[in-house]
Amino acid sequence: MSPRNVRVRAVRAPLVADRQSSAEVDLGPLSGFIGYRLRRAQLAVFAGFEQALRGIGLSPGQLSVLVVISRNPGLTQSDVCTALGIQRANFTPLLHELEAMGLAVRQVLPADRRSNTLRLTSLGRDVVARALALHERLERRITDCLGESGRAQLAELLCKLEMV
Amino acid sequence: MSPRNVRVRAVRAPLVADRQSSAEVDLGPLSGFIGYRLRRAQLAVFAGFEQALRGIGLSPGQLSVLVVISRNPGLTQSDVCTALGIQRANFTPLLHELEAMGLAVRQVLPADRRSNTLRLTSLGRDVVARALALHERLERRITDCLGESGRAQLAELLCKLEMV
DNA sequence: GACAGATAGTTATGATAAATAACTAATTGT
DNA sequence: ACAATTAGTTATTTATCATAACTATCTGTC
Repeated sequence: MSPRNVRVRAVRAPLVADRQSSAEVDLGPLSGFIGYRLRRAQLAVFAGFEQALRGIGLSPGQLSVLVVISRNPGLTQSDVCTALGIQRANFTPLLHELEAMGLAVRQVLPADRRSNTLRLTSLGRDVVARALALHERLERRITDCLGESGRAQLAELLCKLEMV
Repeated sequence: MSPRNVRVRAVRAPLVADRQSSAEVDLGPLSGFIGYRLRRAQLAVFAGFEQALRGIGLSPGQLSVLVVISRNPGLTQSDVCTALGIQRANFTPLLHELEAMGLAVRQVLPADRRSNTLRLTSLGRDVVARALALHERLERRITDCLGESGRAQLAELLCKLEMV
C-alpha cells in the first residue's frame, strides 16, 4: 500500500487496452430506445427534406403550414396552430415570414375582429405545388427504402405514437 | 367583363363561409409525410421522456452519452460523437456538464495526448442505472400502445430510415 | 348598457439543439 | 525537420420550443 509498492506496471499498464474502435461501439439498451431511433431517423429525413426542396427555401414547418392553409382556406391562426401542434406565440413570426415571402395573407375576420383568417396567394399556391412535387422525391426514396407496406406501417405506428 | 357586370355578390360574399372548425382540419398530403409524422411522434416521446425521468435531470442526449460511455469505457470524445451522430463542437459543453455533475470523467490518453478517454464515475453508474430503470416505464407505455410486434417493427423501420 | 372573464394575436425572453469556422496542441508521414 | 492531419475547444449563428405578459376584442350576466 506504500508508494513503494506501486509497481511500474501501473505506469506502463496497457492504457489503450479497453480503447474501442468506433466501428464496434456498443450502444447497449440505447439501440432499443424508440426515442433514440426517432431522433436519428428524424435527423436523416429532415436532411433529406432540405436536400429535396433545395431551391424552394421552405422549412418543413413552413411547408406544413402552407399545406394546411391551402387545404383549408379561411382557417384562423389558432386553428392552424392546434392542427399542427404549434404554439400561437411561435406561429406569429413564422406566418409573418410566409407573408413577407408573398405566399400567404392574413385577413381580419369581420365576424370576430380578433381573428385572422389565412389564405394563400396565387404565388403561394404555385410554390406549394412545386414544393409538393419535389417532396414526392423524398417520399419515393423512403418508400424505396422501406417498401410500400413498410412505409404504410411506419406511418400508422408513428400516428399511434403521437398519442402516447 | 366590364366593371358594371361585377355583381354585388362579390362584395357581400359570405365572408365566414369557408371557415372551418378546428376539429375538421384537412391535413391533406401532410398526413402521409413520414417527416411530419416523425416530428409529431418525436415530440410526444420526448415529452414522455422528460416526464418519466423527472427528478433525474438528464436530457435524452445526456443519457445517450452516459449509456455509450458506460458500455464502452475508454472511448474518446470523437468516438462517442461518431457513434451518436453528435458534432464534436457540440459535444464539449455537453460532456463538461456531465463532468460537472460528477457523472463522467475525462482522462488524457497517454498514447495520444490529444485524445481524452471517457469513463463513468461510480455515481455516474448509479445514475445511469436509475435512469434506465425509469426509462423502462416509458418504453413499456410505448409497447402498451403499439404492441410488442408493433414496437419491434417500428424500431426496425426507424433503423432503416436512418440511412436513407 | 356595463363589466368581469375569456379568447386571438402579439411581443419579449429564455432554453436547447444543431451547424460552422477558427483556433491550439499533438500526432503522423515523408 | 516539417507539412498535413487529427482531437478537442471556443465562439458564433441559427432554428425550435416554451413561458409569461400584454392588447384588443368578444361573451355572458347582471
